[in-house]
Amino acid sequence: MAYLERSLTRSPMAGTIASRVPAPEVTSHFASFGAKSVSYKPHDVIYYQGDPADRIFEVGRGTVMLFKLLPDGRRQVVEVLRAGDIFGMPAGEEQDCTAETLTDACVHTLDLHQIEVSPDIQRQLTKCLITQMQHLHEHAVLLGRKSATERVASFLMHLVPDRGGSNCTGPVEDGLPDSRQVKLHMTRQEIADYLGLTIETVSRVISDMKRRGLITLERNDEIRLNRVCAVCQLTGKH
Amino acid sequence: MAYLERSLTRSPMAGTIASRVPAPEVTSHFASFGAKSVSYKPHDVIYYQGDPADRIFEVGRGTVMLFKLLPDGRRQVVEVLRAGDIFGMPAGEEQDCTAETLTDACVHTLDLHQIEVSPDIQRQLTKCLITQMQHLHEHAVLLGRKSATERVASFLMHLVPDRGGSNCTGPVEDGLPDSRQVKLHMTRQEIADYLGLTIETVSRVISDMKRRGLITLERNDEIRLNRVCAVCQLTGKH
DNA sequence: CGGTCATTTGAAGATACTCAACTTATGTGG
DNA sequence: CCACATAAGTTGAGTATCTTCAAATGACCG
Repeated sequence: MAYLERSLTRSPMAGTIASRVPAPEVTSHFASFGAKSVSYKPHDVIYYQGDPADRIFEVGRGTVMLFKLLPDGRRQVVEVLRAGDIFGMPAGEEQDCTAETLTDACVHTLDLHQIEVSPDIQRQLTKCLITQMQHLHEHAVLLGRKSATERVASFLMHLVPDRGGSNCTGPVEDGLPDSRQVKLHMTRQEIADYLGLTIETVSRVISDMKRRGLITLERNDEIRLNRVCAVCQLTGKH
Repeated sequence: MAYLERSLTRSPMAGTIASRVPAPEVTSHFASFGAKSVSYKPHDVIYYQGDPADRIFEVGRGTVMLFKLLPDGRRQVVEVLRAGDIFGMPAGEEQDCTAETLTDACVHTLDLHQIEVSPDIQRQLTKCLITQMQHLHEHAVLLGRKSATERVASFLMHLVPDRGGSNCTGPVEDGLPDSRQVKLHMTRQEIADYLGLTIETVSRVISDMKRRGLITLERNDEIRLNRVCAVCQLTGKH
């Protein structure tokens, strides 16, 4: 795993300023509190692990990932965040993760002391944190106890919002088609680093699912789940 | 891994009532807000995954673990909590984990609406959540990217509070002894389920560290790290 | 002291990883 | 628009690490 280059490229915010463009208006928990907005292109770094942590961020539009690096270059993507998710809250003085966009994205930021004084924001913040915490719990099960196939199946099911969870609507009806297209927004390497696997293993599992007719690759990062329920059965949750 | 028995023993709170004893006074974030306190013996269940979630908990004394079960019995311990840590906050209506004590413990509980109305508690809560979130990030790296030896070494180092982190005091001085005893408070099975390994692998890694003179087993759940720094070198963080 | 449970150890096997080659997409400039 | 260059993804062969299954040893408690 040769991520050494990455962990050495550490000039904070380098390359991101150029790509900032005027922020479009988007809905947000923060919007009403006078948050500043910044837009990013795919694979821009929002901040680096170790950067001073003095404000909090909210995803307004797009997808953002948080990851940590070990000194030898091993990487673990710890969260994949979407609109409404909050990140960058510091426990100490420094960021514990690097935040990088996966897609075009718009991010709102609020000053730390603005949060301290507003019970409203506190409440929002608490709610978001608890939800994210439960995702981290779920992800710990995935990383600690699931097989490669179960991990990839779980990943795919996360991209089908109304299926697989406690609020699963189930297949429309027996016999009816139960197909769904999802956009990954991540390279195989990013998926591997998220699922605690290697790029080759992710590729092999996907190929295998393809061979079994469970999925169809429409593009490299667009997959059709031909039978959502069949994929769901592979997640280990059933 | 035969945890099936566990996932089937699901009568909420069963066996815990008998073990409740009058709560001793302990320091707490919650104490001043009129929290109720309950004492538990080791391996009492505080609540089960799926129980209604209508209040929040704080560890007053002792150690508590949160874990999730897969339907086939695989278990993942997602958090190990100590005095001051908060848990049981619901995102939905149900608990996402089972909470079980590892030691004698005292737990404070607050009603959900007491939290809503108090900005003070909100602030405390937010701070705790952020800290725990960072632990979960760290643990995701462990589960996703570390070898068995690195996992066990990391686990041991977590039990030496002033060493291994960013606030590491370093070895006292070269040549001086750098030894430290830690109490695990967990069985090999619990450690394995926390680290995403099997009980046999945990045992083998510990035996190997013993053979290399890095640690000494004083009791089954009390280990002496003969050279703290040497163990720290094995964590993967260096 | 005997019984139970936890832990350790061994041998064999499975899963995922590593390394290497190959194929397919994406993008650039003539 | 095509040829080429680069990056991303796939596939294969061999291997390492961790797991599984089984048996033995050791700790703890009445």
